[in-house]
Amino acid sequence: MQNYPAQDRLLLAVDCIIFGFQEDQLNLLLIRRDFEPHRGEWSLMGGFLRRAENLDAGAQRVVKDLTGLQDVYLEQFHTFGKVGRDSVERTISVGYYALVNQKRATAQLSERYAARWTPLTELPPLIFDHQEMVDAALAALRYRATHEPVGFELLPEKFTLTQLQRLYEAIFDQPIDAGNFRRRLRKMDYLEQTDEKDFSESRRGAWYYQFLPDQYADARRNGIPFLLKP
Amino acid sequence: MQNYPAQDRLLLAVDCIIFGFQEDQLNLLLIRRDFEPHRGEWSLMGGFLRRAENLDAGAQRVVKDLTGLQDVYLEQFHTFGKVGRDSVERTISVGYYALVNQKRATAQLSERYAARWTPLTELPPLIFDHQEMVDAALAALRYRATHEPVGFELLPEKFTLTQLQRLYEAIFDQPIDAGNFRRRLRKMDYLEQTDEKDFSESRRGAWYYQFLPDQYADARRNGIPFLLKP
DNA sequence: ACAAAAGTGTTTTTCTTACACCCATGA
DNA sequence: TCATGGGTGTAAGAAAAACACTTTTGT
Repeated sequence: MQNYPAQDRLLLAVDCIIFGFQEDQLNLLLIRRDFEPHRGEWSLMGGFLRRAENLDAGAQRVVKDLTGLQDVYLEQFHTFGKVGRDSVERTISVGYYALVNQKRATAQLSERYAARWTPLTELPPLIFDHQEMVDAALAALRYRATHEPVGFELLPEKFTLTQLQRLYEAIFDQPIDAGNFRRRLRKMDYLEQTDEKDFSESRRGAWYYQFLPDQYADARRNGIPFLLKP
Repeated sequence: MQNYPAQDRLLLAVDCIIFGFQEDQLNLLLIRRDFEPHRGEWSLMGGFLRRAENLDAGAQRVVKDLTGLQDVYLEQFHTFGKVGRDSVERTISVGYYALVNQKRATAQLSERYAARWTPLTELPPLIFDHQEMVDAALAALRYRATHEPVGFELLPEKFTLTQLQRLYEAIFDQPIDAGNFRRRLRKMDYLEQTDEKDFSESRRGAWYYQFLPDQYADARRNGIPFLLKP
């Protein structure tokens, strides 16, 4: 360990991979850069960390600036620091992924950034190492989604089990057996069936469910683990 | 996204949680600070990132300065950036954990830092948020150790299956059934029995095994996953 | 009545777990 | 011969996977 150096201070950015879900697809919120270099190209939303700001707070600020949403689900997943990754100046980026309700985010979307939701499967070329960041974020999300019930962050308050299944199929990019999926969910008593049905997808209608965070906290304490393993 | 700010440059440190294994115990390599503040207190080994240095390279340098070892197993696990975490100046720390051969590391240990191996179960109070970093590193190691064969990094080239079992018991802090453990290992054809035995622990002797990285790379490509789930 | 989504049940197979048991050998 | 660590085998049960089947209802 050495003493505190006089120079060697660096730029520290917080970049956010913002996930949404709509029409059975996982989407990313990208922005078009309106400044040089790479003006007009696609990029992740980010910002520089302020002197008196915690990392998590910086990430929340970045998401809020773009979507207007506060206190969204955020997870730090990796820090990127290769020497040449930013062509302008040495920058270290702390990567966060956010899970947001796409509908609500779209409603309040800031017009300053020319942002657009893009299906994960049809991403345009991204600047710097942002594609690498997206890949790492997706891997982290997949891990997290098998161990913690985070998927609900991407859905409305009330959702059908089929919607939930489609979401997990999108996250893992593979089909899931409906019977087995539902049997697993049936055991989770922090998933509560409401008394409403969704008739938009079928004549018969599908029950709306909701996630009960408090119940989940209990289940977690009692060692009953969430596990959805496709 | 904003333009590159003139100020707001920050100190960026790389801190390493260095794990070793000896006498059936997981140990951490700690150093005694020889400068203010907190002179004489225990801390993790760290250093400031240099302008022209990749993050991973910085972590390797930190480990090498202390242990003399090059190219050790290193994994970035989390970045710590709370505003008040360093009492001297705002510092962001990228946390890495290292898995080293404790014997070899001890042999070349630098005398500049007054370093000491300490059992994970008997850690002294650490400066700043270093205890929090240790906790997070251990959690990350546990995850990694169930999904990837990283444990071998903590053992000599050749090891017995009982040694390996003791290591995993130490990592997860719980007993493991020998029969079941060995049956799992038997399936991994990247674990090769040598023609030597260890007679130090028993009269009968235990076969030495070695890990074959190339074979593992193959197995990995073919989708045969490592999985040791205590 | 039939199409189509919603939802349930059942069978097969695979993996865990717990534990009993044999082996080799120096003292 | 017996204590000890090394190592194998197996039966019971739990969980995952595959898939057939029923329900509901607008058209």
